[in-house]
Amino acid sequence: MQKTYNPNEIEKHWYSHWQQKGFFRSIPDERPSYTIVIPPPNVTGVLHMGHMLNNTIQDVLVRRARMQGFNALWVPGTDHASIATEAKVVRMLREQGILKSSLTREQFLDKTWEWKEKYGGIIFEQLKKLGASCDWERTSFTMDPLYYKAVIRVFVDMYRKGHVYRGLRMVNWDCEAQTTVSNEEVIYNEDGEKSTLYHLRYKIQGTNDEWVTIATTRPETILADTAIAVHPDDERFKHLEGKFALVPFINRPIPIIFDTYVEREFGTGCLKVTPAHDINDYEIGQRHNLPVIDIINDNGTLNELCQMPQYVGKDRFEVRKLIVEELKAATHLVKTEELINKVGRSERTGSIIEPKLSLQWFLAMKKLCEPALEHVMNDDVRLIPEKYKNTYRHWMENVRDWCLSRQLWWGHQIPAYYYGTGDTDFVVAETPQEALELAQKATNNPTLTATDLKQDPDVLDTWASSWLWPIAVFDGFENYDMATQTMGSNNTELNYYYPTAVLVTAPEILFFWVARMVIAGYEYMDARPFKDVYLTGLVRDKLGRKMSKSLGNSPDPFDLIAKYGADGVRTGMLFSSPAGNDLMFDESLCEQGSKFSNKIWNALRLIKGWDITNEDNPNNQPVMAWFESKFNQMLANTEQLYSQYRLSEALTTVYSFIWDDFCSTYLEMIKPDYEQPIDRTTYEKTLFFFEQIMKVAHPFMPFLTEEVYHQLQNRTDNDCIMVSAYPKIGKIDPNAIDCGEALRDVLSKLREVRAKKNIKPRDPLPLFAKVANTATYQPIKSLLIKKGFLASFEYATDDIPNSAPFMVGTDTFYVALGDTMDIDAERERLQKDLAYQIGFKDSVNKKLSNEKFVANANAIVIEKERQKLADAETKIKLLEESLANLN
RNA sequence: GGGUUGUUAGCUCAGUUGGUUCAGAGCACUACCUUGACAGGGUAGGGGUCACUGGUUCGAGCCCAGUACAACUCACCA
Repeated sequence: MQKTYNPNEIEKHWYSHWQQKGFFRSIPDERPSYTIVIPPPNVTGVLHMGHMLNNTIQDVLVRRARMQGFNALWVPGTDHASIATEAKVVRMLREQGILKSSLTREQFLDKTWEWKEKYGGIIFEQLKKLGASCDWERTSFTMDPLYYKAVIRVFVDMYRKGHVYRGLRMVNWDCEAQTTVSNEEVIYNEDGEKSTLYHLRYKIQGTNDEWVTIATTRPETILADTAIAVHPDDERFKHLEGKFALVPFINRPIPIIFDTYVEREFGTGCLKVTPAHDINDYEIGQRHNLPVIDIINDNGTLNELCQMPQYVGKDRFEVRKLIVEELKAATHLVKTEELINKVGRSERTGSIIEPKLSLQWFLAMKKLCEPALEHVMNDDVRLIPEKYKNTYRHWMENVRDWCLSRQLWWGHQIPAYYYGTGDTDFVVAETPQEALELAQKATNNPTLTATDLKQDPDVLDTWASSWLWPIAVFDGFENYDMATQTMGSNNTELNYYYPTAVLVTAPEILFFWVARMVIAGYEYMDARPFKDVYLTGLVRDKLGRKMSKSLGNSPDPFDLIAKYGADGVRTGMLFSSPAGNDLMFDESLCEQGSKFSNKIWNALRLIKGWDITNEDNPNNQPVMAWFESKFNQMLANTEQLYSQYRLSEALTTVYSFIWDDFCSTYLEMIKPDYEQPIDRTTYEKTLFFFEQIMKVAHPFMPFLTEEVYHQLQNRTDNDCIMVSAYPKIGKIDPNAIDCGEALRDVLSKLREVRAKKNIKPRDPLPLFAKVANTATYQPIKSLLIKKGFLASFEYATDDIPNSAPFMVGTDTFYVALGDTMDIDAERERLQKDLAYQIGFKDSVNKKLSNEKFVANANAIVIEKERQKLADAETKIKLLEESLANLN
């Protein structure tokens, strides 16, 4: 065997072995199911550190469940990410000299599918490297034919139920890309941008020289003004009530209105209201029934509604310059001031976002949210960590309607078919055929043909497909009947796997995705989509910065795997991953993980090097009994931690159990002398123990543990650790534990004495024990002699002069030193200890003599304090005796 | 600006419903140790006013209030 563990070959071998044996495959059977659906990474992506963490956690959970006897299924898949993918393909085409606008929709989609086939699978290969035990035969994609149908069906269903409507909304318009962009795609420069605030005066209608002065950064939009707003409590403008102002140049009278939105301190305290071109103004307009005048075209130029022909067709920023000059000349410009404000820019093109009113498809959220809020609040769906319940509630209670339209081609084309130009001249249907029938009925025109219908060119928001994920990956909508609103009962897969066990995802998509899946779950299945939602933290770098491509501070996960092995990286990620908190990733954690692999590997080497004898060695009995109880204790601890999703702590528990208890203590104790054989009983028990701890470690380190499992014994191909039974918690014998701990403690104290007294580790020493119960020490006596390198071990009833004493619990031990004893140093040590014990006793005494403490504290606490007092008194007595003996 | 959550050793974090002298773990650090599974190892150590200020309590790292700083999130001043 190699002296160090080399993961790369071993990992490749076992992954393909597992796959070949079909161990990842799940089909419904009589066992209980344990299902996880992967949060679909977007198809454009390569795995980043966030995915690594997320998928490691899922794999740990699913592997453990599989070993525990669940029919475990982890469904992999990707979403089509309409915005990101389309942007990527557009860029690729541009580099080839092809403009999107020169292609038909079909041609563009062909190119995109081509791209998807080529690059969309990369992420799966990466997941395999990580060890992910996904059922690859179930790989799902949000644009698969059945999935596509499901998304369309749900849209139609929601429309027929009255939840989907078409409405005017202010959207973020990218004039360059000629598309709306979502709020998330609007970026603001952190420090703001330099702007000019123009103070402009408008004449009050019907007066000669009375003016009102507003302040604006967008003077070109005055031509779309429909009101001027002031704060209702602002005394300065009380007199303007009921009056009208005249828009410069075009002299449109606009009312002075009163609205608390206006900040009195800002600018002049007067706000021009332009409902068509500002989201807040739009809302004010709604409140005051103002007309909407839209003077800006989709490409950012002004249209004839501005009523100034010289500006029509010119870009809004050019018009800004021109109109400022004209305003100045016409004495409307009172003054200008510099202003730093936040300007929204498109993430994609960098151009300034134009707020724009547009007809969009919306999903009314209020009603749909009710069950989704309730079932999270009452923990039917449990959020972990719980703190997200607050955030969740806040969002659900203030939810806005969901804009479903995206002005893109890549995605699910909205199944609305227009037969006329009127706002209501459309039908919504699952297929063009059905749409035609409906349109014929609606128009009362049976001669209407398919070519008379024009399908809405927009696609649905990507979340409008991924919110169906836990249902749609099982083809859940195939049998959905819209008329009766029932899912159909003959989908065995859906019935078996839904609801899923847990969703593991990042908190930033709690609303975009998680909340919406909960909504869809209750709407269609009348059941939660998952029992638990484990929200992982963000992966940050050492400096606490979020890892991102643009910062370049994210290591390549596959360089890491090549360097430390997948097991090393998995444990490295989890070492520093407190439940739900951010993770400060440091490569050295992976190094720690790979060292751990190596430690286990070398324990294996040790055991494999032993010869076996049939001669019995009863000395090892207490060590094995101790280990067995400790193992069960550890197992109970990890179970507890798993149930709270404290995976980092579960791993740490396993880590220190293997390193400290198994390697440093157990193996050291039972290890035969150099080139000596080991007795068969101990050997076989040790193999069993090793196997057990490998099983517990398997979810964290699947590859190494599989290799060790096969190295420990000859096994058939099908006998793999990943499908073996997870250990069950057995008996914990406190006496066995005490005995083993006593052994460990005495040996440790002996080493300490040797270190302090400068005695070589293997110089034989005589040890005397003055103990309460010799039965504790009798079984471990020979091991103490052997491992403690003792010349002798004897019980004593009195202090031993010229010795170095130490205590284990309330038992005293004396290392006889003879002449080498340093009496002064010893006295000093004892006195120090005595002072500590007296201090301790005093503090306990103080507590116990405090009437209020005795009156208020509960009985168990008081009893504990009494015990402490008694222990301290015993120790003090012993220390005093020892001191007396020194003199 | 609103809401939420943090602040414990040089670093990353525990501290389970206030009760051991409670101030912990891992990493890093210091000293010593190498024919023996592993120097990617072993043994023994040093290291913290629990952000700050008050309060509640017999008792506070833990509960309450305020302050400072940080992060997340929602809305963003024309």
